[in-house]
Amino acid sequence: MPLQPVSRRSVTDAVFDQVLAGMVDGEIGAGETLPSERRLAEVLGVSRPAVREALQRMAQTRLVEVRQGGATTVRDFRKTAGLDLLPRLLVRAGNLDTAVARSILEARLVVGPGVAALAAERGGPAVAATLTGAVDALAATDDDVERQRHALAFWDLVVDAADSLTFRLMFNSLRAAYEPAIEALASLMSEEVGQIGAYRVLTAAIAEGDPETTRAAAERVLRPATHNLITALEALEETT
Amino acid sequence: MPLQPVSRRSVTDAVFDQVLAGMVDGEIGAGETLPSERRLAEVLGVSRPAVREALQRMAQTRLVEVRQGGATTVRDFRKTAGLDLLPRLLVRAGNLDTAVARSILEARLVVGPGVAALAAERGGPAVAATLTGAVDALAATDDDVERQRHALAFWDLVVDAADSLTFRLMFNSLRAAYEPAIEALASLMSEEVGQIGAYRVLTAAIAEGDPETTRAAAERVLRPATHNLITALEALEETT
DNA sequence: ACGTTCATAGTGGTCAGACCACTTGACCAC
DNA sequence: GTGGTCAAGTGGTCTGACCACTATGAACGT
Repeated sequence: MPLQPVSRRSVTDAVFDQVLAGMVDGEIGAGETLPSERRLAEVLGVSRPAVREALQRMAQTRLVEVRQGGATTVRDFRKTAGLDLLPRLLVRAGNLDTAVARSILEARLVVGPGVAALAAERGGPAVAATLTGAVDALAATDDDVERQRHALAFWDLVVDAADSLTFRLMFNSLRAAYEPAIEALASLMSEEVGQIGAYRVLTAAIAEGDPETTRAAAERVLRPATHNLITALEALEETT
Repeated sequence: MPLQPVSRRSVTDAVFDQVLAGMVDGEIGAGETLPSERRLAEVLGVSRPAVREALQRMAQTRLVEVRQGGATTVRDFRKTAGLDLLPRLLVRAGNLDTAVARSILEARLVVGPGVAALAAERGGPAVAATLTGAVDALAATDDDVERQRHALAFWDLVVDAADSLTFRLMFNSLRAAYEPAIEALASLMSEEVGQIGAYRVLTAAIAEGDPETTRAAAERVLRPATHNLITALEALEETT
């Protein structure tokens, strides 16, 4: 078996996860006030600095609002949290949330063509060359996991070519949610990452510099697997 | 003058901002190692817990990687950071980064129609009613700032109707970057939030449930101001 | 001379206890 | 009512200590 690195969960992480789980599961509804740091430390059996670090991180993610002298209140993470929270919501207690997974696929289908179109507008011949190299690498392997990584590298280059910090950060967030599940998705994504031709068409469209053709080509790359995955997720949902 | 709440910057915040600024300005290139927590605390004249809280937050945002026993290394925020970092990159040292602002507008133009199309697929009559109410509220005021807030509330409802957690979090992140600048953008956004008719057309398209019509209607709402703002930003850039 | 072993110094992780700054709410005087 | 005062509780910060872990290089055996 492939040994995997041991995950050393710090006390702070444990506190963070536990409080977050309470919020996601609805045990700690929005608007409620959290116990004081001292009290939390006492209840959880850890020191106050450990609790503080966890709460600071939650505040950074806009999950809670801390006010000196006052209580720490829980915010509605659906209304305030940012995209960085996505990986934590995709898998809850080890289980994949199918509704969240579906929304990621839908977002990918919207954002992907948009980024590609921008890349077509801005990319030059150098971009076309590196993209071609990425597709070649994709075509050179048979392993589904490896192919997914190469496809990811391909899109990484597309995002670079789009020269948009917003799309870059968006891509990073989505990738952070996607990568942990890359092995589990190997078979489901096999069809998408196997259609080398579609990637070549997309690359050519970007090289040509025509946004609309590019948008259509990107959709042709992404739509089949999107559809398949969503139906697979729905089937998975029914068995649960 | 309108009194505004005093902003109390904590020591931790100051440390966070200072280190982040160093990374963004390139003083601390990616791959380098940060000084130890004790050393940082000494240099910055604060306690170690304060430094720790800041570093923990940076690790959460994937700006640095801390390893027990080893040094804390700086990561390439362009490759690893998520969308939550956007507000911090939009304004640096009080100045608006025009390239980042442009990328936000471009992303909005891609994501907005996509979300609206999803809302059209999923929304029912109830959605149509609330959207109409939001447009009515938008039409009821003349103040540009107020209109922007109502437009934001309108899009908030659209995102709700799309029933997509990914788009919801994406919207939250983009809003977090946009809201602080809402007053500065009042005049530039005036044209967009003033075209009540376009919002009504979009609402009707969503109510009708046709994704393609909706996508086109959403583009008609967003494109004019997007174009204007980008040219305005370019002009601003030249004067600098 | 080379590779291995292993103490050691330095790092992040955690804790306890203390004090300060602030918010809140009750109470009181006007 | 209005405003002032006070005490209790909260988050903010600091100090100093100890533990767990990593990297480093000297000592060792070959």
